[in-house]
Amino acid sequence: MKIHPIHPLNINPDEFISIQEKLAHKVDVSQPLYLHDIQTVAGVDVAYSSENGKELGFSHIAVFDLATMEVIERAESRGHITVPYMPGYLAFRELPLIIEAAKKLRNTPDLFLFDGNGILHPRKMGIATHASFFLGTPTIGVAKTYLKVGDSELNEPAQEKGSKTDIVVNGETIGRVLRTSEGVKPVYISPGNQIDMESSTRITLLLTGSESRLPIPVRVADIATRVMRQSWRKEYD
DNA sequence: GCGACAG
DNA sequence: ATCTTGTCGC
Repeated sequence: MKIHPIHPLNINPDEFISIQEKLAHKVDVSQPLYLHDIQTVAGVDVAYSSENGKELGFSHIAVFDLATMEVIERAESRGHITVPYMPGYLAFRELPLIIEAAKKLRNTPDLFLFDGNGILHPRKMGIATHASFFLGTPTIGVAKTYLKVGDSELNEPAQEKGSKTDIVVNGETIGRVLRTSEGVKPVYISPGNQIDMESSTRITLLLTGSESRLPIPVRVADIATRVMRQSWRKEYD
């Protein structure tokens, strides 16, 4: 697929905040995304391995045909991770590998789901949001744990599948605590870009099966990423 | 200085 | 995220 190089992928930490602030005002989470406009959905994830003080990253993108929910394409990339993990700046750490993998895709997915946040972020620039500018497609962020934004208070949704509570900051709903399966820990979702909160919620639920609290595309990418690491260690030792 | 803290 | 065995529960 075609990538939009809006800025270099290797940036000095000094510029992290200014880049996020610059892109933040271009974010659009006001438009609905309808199912009949979606043919393919991609799940993205990254796994790590520490080797002699260095960190190696493995990224995987799994593309699904929404109608059949079969994987129609996969793309991967592996490389050294240079940026340390800093809450609020995950994109600068993982995007280099993710974009490298995305470039290899023959298909251009209609939607990407990320392991991490969308606009549920101090500057509304979580990894899902940031990635959409490079991908040029709608994105959704699905996080397994909560990143506190502002003075938002968290309310636990009911136990039934589909139950949800809004995460409101300054009168604006920037995310939702969503129970994707009965009785399991909820996930924290938020639109990344080019899609609204309602569509993000509906699509996340549609893509979540009973085998995991995470939407299938993200879960499949997560598993694939561990397989990559496993086979790498096997031929390296 | 003291907590908070996506992956 | 990653390091890790058994074990409580449906």
